[in-house]
Amino acid sequence: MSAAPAEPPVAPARTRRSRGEAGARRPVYDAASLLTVAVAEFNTRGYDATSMEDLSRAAGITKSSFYHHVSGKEELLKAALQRALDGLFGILDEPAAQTGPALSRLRHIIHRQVEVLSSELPYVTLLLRVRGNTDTERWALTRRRAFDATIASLVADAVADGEIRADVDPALAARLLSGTVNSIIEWYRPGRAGSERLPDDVVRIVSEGILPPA
Amino acid sequence: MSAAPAEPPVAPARTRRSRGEAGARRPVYDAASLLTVAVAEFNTRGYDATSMEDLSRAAGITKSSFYHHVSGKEELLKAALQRALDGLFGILDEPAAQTGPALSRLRHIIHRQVEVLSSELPYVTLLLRVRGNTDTERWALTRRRAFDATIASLVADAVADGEIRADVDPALAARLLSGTVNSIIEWYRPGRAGSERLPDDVVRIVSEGILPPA
DNA sequence: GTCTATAAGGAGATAGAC
DNA sequence: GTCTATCTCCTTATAGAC
Repeated sequence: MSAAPAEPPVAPARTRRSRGEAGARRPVYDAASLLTVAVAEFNTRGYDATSMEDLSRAAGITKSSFYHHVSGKEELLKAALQRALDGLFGILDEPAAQTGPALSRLRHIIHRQVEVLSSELPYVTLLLRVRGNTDTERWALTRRRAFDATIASLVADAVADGEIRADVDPALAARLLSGTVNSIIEWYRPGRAGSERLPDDVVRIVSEGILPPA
Repeated sequence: MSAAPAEPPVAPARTRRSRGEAGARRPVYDAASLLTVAVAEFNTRGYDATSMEDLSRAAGITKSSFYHHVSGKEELLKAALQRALDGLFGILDEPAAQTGPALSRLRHIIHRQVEVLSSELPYVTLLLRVRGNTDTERWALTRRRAFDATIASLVADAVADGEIRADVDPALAARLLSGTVNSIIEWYRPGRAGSERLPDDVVRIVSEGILPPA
């Protein structure tokens, strides 16, 4: 299933003791770091196509050692999805998302959503690819739909208040809006030039489209 | 791996002979129909999470019988991705995609792309979820990137010709444009009210954004 | 063209030595 | 905390009877 090139079945020589060396990566042998490694693997191959063997190899330990730190594959998925959802729902709790005209609240949320997508990229990427095969995945899908419904509700309010166009179905506008923002995970890579401007650029493009200024 | 509810291990009683009955579904025991069934399953559970057992059960025959018609899982994937790519690249061959100002060509392509996404929904959905774990998947990803590059090139031309906004990176505009259009597969279901207007609505929204008319 | 039976290997997960 | 060895189940795929 894995597409990774064949590697010797022997575990790498890297150990905890390498911590003190100059430029040495800190070991990945704690739950938090193993999650980072696992999510990266999940996003490369897909959750279902990634085996515990893949994960342990990426962490530099055997599968058994990996299980010493983690109770199972789904636990890792749950932790990752939780983090993504916390980031997204945190936006809705911000004052600027709860006060003022619907349009300005919407603009704030989109701006922040792009920031969270960028800062929590691996976790949100995993969230947006979940299919619903397990209880954990279905829970995440339900929460995600609740987030989208909040956006859709705000779009409907903005249309009702005459703040944005009423010549297309508000539900359609909301779906395209969320789809546009979420599509960022397909190509965004941290540290690339122009990243600071991304939230502003996205808000401007979804607001005004690609045509203006004419 | 599968999330489908447990079913008796016995094959359903439906056979080819049900063809003549009133309202009977036509049998799915030929390569083309099995592809339809398989792609639907792939999209429900994800390609990697779908077993040949899942596919054969959905077709109403045993796994062995299924293998009599199909050489393997990846062959099904390849046929489905081929169909999706044929639909998309077919758009680029149309006269309206090759003549006239860049902006009008772009509008035509987006319009047609929405139509193809709708008409070939299961196949394009599968294409847009491919991860690159096998040669077939990597081939599809390469072809898909070529399609996106054509769009990006047209956006750049339109900016150079002063037809669309130059205050954001053309590459960013092209990515958001493709992302918006592709996101349709996440929610579009054929036969829903307002489907006929979708291509026009999408072209309008990506062109003008959600704000106007102010 | 469909079936039962089975091969051959990979998956998630655990036991127990060091 | 890490390892080797192993369990059990599921996976893709085939053999061969009917």
